Amino acid sequence: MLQSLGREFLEQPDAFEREILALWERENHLQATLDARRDASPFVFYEGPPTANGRPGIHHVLSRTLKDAVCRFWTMRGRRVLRKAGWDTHGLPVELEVEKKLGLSSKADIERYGIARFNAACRESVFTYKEDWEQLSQRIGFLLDYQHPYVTYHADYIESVWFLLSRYAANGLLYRGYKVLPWCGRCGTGLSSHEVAQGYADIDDPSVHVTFPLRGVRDNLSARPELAELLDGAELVAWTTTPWTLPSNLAACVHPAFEYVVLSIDGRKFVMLEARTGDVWGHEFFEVVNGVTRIQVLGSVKGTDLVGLSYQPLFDVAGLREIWPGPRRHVVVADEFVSAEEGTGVVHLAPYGADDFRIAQRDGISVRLAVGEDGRLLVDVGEVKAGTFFKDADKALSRDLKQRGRLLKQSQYRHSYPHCWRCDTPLLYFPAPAWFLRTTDYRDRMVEENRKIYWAHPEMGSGRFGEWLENNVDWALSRDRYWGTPLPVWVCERDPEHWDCIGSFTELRERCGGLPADFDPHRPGVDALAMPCLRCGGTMRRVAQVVDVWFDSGSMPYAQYHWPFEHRELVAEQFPADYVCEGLDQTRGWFYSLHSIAVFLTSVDQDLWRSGELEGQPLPRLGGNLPRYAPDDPPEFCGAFKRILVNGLLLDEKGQKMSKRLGNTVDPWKAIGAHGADAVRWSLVGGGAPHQSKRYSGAGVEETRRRVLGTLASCYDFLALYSRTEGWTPAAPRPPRPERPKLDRWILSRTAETASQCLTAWEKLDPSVAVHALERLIVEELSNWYVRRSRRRFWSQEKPEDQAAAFATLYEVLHAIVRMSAPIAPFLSEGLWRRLEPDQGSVHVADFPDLASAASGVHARDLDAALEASMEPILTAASLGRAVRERIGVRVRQPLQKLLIHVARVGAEANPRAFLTELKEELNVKEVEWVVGVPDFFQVRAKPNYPRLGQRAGKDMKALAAAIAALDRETLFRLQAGGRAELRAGGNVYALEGEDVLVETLNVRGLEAASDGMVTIALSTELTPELRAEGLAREVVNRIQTQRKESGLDVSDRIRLRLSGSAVVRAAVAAHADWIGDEVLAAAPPQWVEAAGGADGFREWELPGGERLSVALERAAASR
RNA sequence: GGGCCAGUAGCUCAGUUGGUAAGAGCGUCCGCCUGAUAAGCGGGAGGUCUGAGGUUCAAAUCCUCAUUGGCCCA
Repeated sequence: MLQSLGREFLEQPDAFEREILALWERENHLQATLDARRDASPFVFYEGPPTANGRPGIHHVLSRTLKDAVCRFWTMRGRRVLRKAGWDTHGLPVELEVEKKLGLSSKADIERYGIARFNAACRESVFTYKEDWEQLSQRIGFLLDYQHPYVTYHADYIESVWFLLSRYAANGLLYRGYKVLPWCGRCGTGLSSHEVAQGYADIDDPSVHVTFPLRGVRDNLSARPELAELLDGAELVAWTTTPWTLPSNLAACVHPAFEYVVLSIDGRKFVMLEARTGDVWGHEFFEVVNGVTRIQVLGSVKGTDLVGLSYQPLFDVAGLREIWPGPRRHVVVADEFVSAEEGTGVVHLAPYGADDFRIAQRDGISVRLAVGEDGRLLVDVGEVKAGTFFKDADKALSRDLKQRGRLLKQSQYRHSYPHCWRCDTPLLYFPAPAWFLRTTDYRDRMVEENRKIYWAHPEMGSGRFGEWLENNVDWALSRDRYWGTPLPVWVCERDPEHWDCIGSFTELRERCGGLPADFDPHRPGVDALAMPCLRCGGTMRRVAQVVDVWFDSGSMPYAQYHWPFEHRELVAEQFPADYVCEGLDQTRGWFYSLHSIAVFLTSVDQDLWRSGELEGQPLPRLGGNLPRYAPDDPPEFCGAFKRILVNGLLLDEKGQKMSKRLGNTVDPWKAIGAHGADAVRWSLVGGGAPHQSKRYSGAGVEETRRRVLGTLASCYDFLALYSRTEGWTPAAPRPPRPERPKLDRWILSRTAETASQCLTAWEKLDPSVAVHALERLIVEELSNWYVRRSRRRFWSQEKPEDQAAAFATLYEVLHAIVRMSAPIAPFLSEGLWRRLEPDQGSVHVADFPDLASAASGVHARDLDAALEASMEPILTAASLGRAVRERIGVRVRQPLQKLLIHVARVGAEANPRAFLTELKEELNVKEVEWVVGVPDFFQVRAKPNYPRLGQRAGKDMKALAAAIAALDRETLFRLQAGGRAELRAGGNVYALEGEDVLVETLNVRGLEAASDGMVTIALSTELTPELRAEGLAREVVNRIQTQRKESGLDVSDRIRLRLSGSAVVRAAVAAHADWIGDEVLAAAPPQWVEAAGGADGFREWELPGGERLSVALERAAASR
């Protein structure tokens, strides 16, 4: 006997799920799943650490559900899944939050406040929301080990990060350079893009065209005299909106592929893009006067022709600060970043642009600054004095240029310009000293390894991520901040070229001659540590920077276990990940940092692996084998993750991004409280392909709860109810499946088929496909067809074998469905499983149904394609029959004599007559006639089976289709009966068989008919007196049953029954007395009473056709 | 400016390697069932598959362009 689920699940999902949570708590669920898989092969999952400085939202529920569901699936597949939680604790968002809390507004403020106190506040702040995250994760059933999380600020974690950085240094891939970033001259600090976005304001800026006169053209181009002649004395025209950068001019940049024109105007020669000349010179220059224009095209040159020429600088200033050495300056270089859309096609390069800096480094150009980090001029430039703020220098510099004829045109334009969000000062871009990882060194390797990763959405891997890797630039590693992993680089005060990257605390201790007992690697403590320079004996001090937090999180495969200092074997086992899953926005964040560090470590860092040991201990090699999805998949893999699922954004009901600002966020606690976590999980996973952004709708969640979960619960409760009244238990003998009725074999086949689909879908990381297949099985096939058509079998004891088959089948199907549902709806599945299998522990350590494993309850031999194909037309016919009945106004309770069914095409192996009994009962007809061939009363139309014929006929297809449409009945009939026919079309002759031609029924003469594609049915509508009487008898039963129910009788109570009513009713009752008695569980045949009226316990009913019925019933002495 | 994703019924989404009746749920209108019952089921209406070209015997599906929205990067 099975324990009822009761109403609690449907009415109070929150309370129901909390009981399951309490159960898990008691049983130590996470540990139980690990214990159950103690010796199993691992399935490695990496948890991307959330930043615990904001409350989790409903969108976090989506990715956490996908993480959890896949892990639960693999646990059920028999794998051991460690699920270590993690926290991303460093970084700017944390600092900003704390700055706000403490009322600080600049780096100077922070330093006044004290870095020690500030960082202490950051550490505290990180866990403000930790509890919220933990509780929500637990509440949604995200199974994660929060007892032993990795935390990026822990000293062990930082030491691992240091180790990794030291490996980069050991391989020569850590270097010092400059990074151009948005900068506030007043605050003297760089800003993050997030900060920049907060401070845009409209201002007027100058827009100037200036010239760079070429020099030494004849010497440089002596090999090409014509070109030399053309360019001799020419001036390049460049455009800029930042005249203050002109004194720092480094070079002029052209596009290598562009065509430039050489113009002659008023005795001067200029070089620029022809299309943009109108920006510089007004229409008067182009007017034809006396057959000539003022502006004349002398010829054209390609960008590459100009490269290498030098030109006369705009300003002659000395004493600029060189920050990057190089042999060249004031020459023409080429790069594809030059645009033809604006400017002149010649770009003035200065140190204050990222592209500019990149090109200067590439082409060996000396980078010298005229404006310093305070935003002020470092030297006098003409009349402009040193110390002038950069924005105030524009006008004077322009005036100077104009006087010297180097400025062709000047105008103002208004645009949106970034300002410091703290102090409103206009920002500049500034090259700040920074440390880089030379990731470009192994870019190709990253690209290659990425091709081996299984991306659930392949375009994500090849497109978004792949192209990002192709265009990889060196990783700007350092941040000029406070709360982060300190960059473990110590630089010699005597010679900055002497620097060391420290790779462990032990090394640090040795170099510094000791560490404090309670050593914490964070700033400012670590800043105070100095060490002697091993090369010159000078004092080395740590650089002030901290490390990009993405390096922290990308280090987690190693640092979460304090590798290589501890747990080497564990890391060797738990690397790489079989599976990671995060939101789309992580593509260039975590996905990249994981991949980049892993590829470096496992395939670049040969120094480490060659020795085979570290500090005298053997070093387990990292790396992994790939799951084979295709025979030619490469087996060896050097990345950090083998399979990846990327989920899209969660939008609100209107398709807007959820944000605090818009106030359209959905509180996950409210959603879960109202609908339950299972419903939220199911509806999020089922709501479309994971990588697409999707809209969240509370109504949709509620619908899922009712339609899917409610139906599943209801199917179980149906089983439980009758298992109690009929005394059935899972231990009862079960008829062998091949001997069960066809309907049972059908649902078992559908279950097996669905199990196979789900298994494949989960393995391919396609959860929405699994969910949809499961929904169909639960709602359409199990509940709406199998249970509906089988209900009677559960209480009818006429055929014990049949009843036993029904119980066994429903039980077994639910047994499989509950396990298939477990990854998505862990709570309801657990609740049902404990009732189906009270002694088997959690559903989450049960086996996922797998046709290849006999123990999993579904078998490949359950599959019966013929039976499934046979059912399809029956379901269509049932629907058509109901439509016809509704059209002619004859309710289903009224039996009809005959149903004709014609199916134009059934699968070759299908047995179309297999389910005629079900159809008969569903549509309440006395007989069903299966129509074969093309009888006279069917109006039919023939059409080609395109998929079969199209390939054969090709261009003749149209003609062939016409010929087929014109086929006569006899030929059609012959084809349907297995004969052949030859048709001429387009000059060729085609031999057709039955399968090549489809027959559609248009109408059926003389009967009420309906047709849907290949299936046609027709109902006889004539009502004989016998049929009427039977219909009436069914009405009587219906009223008695209703009355039974309303009297509060139990479904199995026997009753004593007295009836009264009109003569027609009496006749009908008399004719069907035994049947009525059986149906309503009467202890004795109904007793007919004349003229009962409303008295004596009688209740009056009205029947169709105005007939009257009165019913009195009471419980008979004994239940059966 | 570059890259990626998406546009199918009023709404949320399916739609397999192109195969010729475009599907489901919700909503709406109508009806049914009742030994799962304050649950359940069915039927009807509703779509120029964003637009324009192209490839093909055949396009929601493949290609190009445009357009709208989203995300990432500059």
